[in-house]
Amino acid sequence: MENAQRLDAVFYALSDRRRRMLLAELAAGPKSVGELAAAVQMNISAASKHIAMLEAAQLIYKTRQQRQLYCHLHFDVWREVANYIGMHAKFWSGRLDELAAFIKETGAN
Amino acid sequence: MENAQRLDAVFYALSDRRRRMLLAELAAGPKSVGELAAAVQMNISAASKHIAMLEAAQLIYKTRQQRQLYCHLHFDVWREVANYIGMHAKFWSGRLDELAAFIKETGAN
DNA sequence: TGAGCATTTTCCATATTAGGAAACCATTTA
DNA sequence: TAAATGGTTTCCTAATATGGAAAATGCTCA
Repeated sequence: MENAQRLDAVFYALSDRRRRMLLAELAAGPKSVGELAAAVQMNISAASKHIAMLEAAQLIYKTRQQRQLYCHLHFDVWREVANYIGMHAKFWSGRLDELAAFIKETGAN
Repeated sequence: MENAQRLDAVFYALSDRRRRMLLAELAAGPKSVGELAAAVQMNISAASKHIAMLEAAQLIYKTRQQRQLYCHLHFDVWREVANYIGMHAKFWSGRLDELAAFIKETGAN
């Protein structure tokens, strides 16, 4: 996939609150599709589709454990997003150190 | 607007390549709606709608100069996005400093 | 091999989005 | 005030996204 299209997919995937909730669940550790569906109170079919979208955007990946498919955050893609955000932060006059510090600090808690 | 909805709007706005191109144009400085439309080769009606979407997401704001409406990046919203990204970077095991450095470095070029 | 669980895919109905053209509105200038 | 410029909104059409139910698939175990 071309870079611009990847970014389209990533941002589009992030534009839905429930998909962000799925990611938040995964931030605590891998979960199966069924567990995720239950966690965000979606029927399994809908959840599966949202999860497929996150997977297509390469925000997550799946591994099989017996009958269940476990979803994991695919951290590398955040770099791409951070890159985009960073490029704009470049023009964020005089706030660059502040931004880096902010992210560091947010990550530290 | 509720925070989650703002984030929906921001990410949705960022999910279109041409809208990102509009933002990139604005990164170089304010431009009128007409100038932006020309820069990204869109008809003015379509451009106006995309620009309205960026404005609704508070990624940009407009000021009037005579007959023209100038669009400006609204930098503050990047903080919100950075916050979201940062929250996830938190789980980006062992790569936190790397991320901060990366953003700093990207911004520095 | 058959039964059953976990998930995906298909199908269908509904809803939302995007683009172009034309009408419309606001501001400036003759 | 009329005309022109810069943008926005409306209207219509085509395309796409979403949800639920049911059928289909993949894997595991008896």
